[in-house]
Amino acid sequence: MAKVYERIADDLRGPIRAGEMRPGDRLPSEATLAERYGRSVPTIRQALGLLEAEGMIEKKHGRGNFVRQPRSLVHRSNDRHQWEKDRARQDEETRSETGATERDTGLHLGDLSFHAEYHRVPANADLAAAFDVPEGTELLERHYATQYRIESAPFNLVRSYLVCEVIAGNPALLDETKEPWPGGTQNQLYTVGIELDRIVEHVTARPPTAEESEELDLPPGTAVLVLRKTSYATDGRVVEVSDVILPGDRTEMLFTTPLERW
Amino acid sequence: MAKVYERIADDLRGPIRAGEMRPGDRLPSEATLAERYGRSVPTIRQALGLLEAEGMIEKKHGRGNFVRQPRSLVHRSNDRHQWEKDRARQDEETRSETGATERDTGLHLGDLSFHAEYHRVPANADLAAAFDVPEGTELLERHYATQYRIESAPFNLVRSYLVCEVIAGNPALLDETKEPWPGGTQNQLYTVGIELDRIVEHVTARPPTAEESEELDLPPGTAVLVLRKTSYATDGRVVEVSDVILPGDRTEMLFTTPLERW
DNA sequence: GAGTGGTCTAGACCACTGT
DNA sequence: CAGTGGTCTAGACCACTCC
Repeated sequence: MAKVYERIADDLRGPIRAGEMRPGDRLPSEATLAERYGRSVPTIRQALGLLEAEGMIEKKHGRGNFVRQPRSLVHRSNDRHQWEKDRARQDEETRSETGATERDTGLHLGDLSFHAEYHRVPANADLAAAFDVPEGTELLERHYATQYRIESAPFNLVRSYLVCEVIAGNPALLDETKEPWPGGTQNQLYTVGIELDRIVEHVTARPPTAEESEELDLPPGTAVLVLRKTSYATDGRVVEVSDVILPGDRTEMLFTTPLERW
Repeated sequence: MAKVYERIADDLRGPIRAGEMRPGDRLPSEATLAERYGRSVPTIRQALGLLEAEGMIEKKHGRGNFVRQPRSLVHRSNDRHQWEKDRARQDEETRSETGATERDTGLHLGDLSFHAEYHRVPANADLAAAFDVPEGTELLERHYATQYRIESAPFNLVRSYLVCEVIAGNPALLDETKEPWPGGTQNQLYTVGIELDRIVEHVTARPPTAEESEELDLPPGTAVLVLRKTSYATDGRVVEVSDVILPGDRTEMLFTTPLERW
């Protein structure tokens, strides 16, 4: 025999799945449901908790429980890398027009707000392995958050790492007041004579930590995509490592793999 | 003032984050914690529920609450596509040796168990758009689940679609008893004269539905990666669409983007 | 059988939303 | 102010695990 709260959750899922309840519709109040099912309010709340964890409903304090609205999506495609490389050697005016993020989102620089913080940090074991340098090597950590100006929360959190010694040839790269840098990281690397050969992206998913949930303002029942981007120079060195946290409910990633012809 | 259960959750997170409690360690019993914090058991359970949703602890009925063990990872890399293409025209003996999944996991066919079901279904709006065919066009739906023989749950769920008319030239392709087909889908397509030009993979993350959670035996506090793979033939047609559900806590996807040289 | 977590109840009181 | 969900309590009883 199924547990009571699971049976109730199934019962509530039905009309939503079937489209009889549409996004934005309010469910009956918890007290009403308790009476209808002849159960206590906490039991009803347990059932609703399941639906919330599945991202199916949204609880609004003092207002009611609502069928969840799908959120506006942000796309991220891997052809952004070649596109950014093509622009890396162009003049500043061209580079300023628009960056890779603006290209992905279809918006202009003015619609986005951008916050960056630079720190010099010693490489921990993980990053030392990623760069293949000794632990403790001095790295430049750049922490970005990007958001739509009209929205209250950013749609990504980025920690990007560069080896200080590698970029020492251009002191401007160490200066956070120069952000956002037109042309992005590939142009920054170009100024110190580095050309990228390939980019490897490593993707997993997990529930957000309490901090991520707060910073990205994630509703309960949302997963995050965790992306580590590793950039390889033409001489085989790893020259940049970025860790990106993306909200799973509003991010679509697109990876195209071209195949050689027979 | 922070809510009581959040304060308790923070307090419990500390020693785990700091590594003072190691994976597998048991937390004090709920009754003990209730007494220690001077709170009721349900309040303690609410705090523990947060940690469980974050994937930080695992609750074991009748035994206790334990710091979660990281699970064994399954890798999936996009160079599998070129590798599979290279093998698609080789003889059956070579193709039989190992498939793309075995290559990803580093295991042999004998370690894996595989279940496939074939159905003919009419294209719904979503699939019709993906294939660029009229709604209702007859498709072959193939439903796979792959798992380690020694484990109780599969590590992926796949629904793959082909247009029946396109593969009609080789009736064996419609026969589910022929699975697993040595050489995979790219070889199957080769038998009806189709060569792939590129593969586009579309990735999002979300919490599992109740069904997925059951089929993949996901612990609470696990997200799923949702991957749609679209295969384009050299003539530009979409010839296969696959929807793959992967457990976020044990899947690492790797995408390499080669860049053109300056 | 002792100890653990899981389910469920009944109700008090607080906090937020809208009129 | 009425109605809603959010937090917390105190305790009964069940189900599972291990000795």
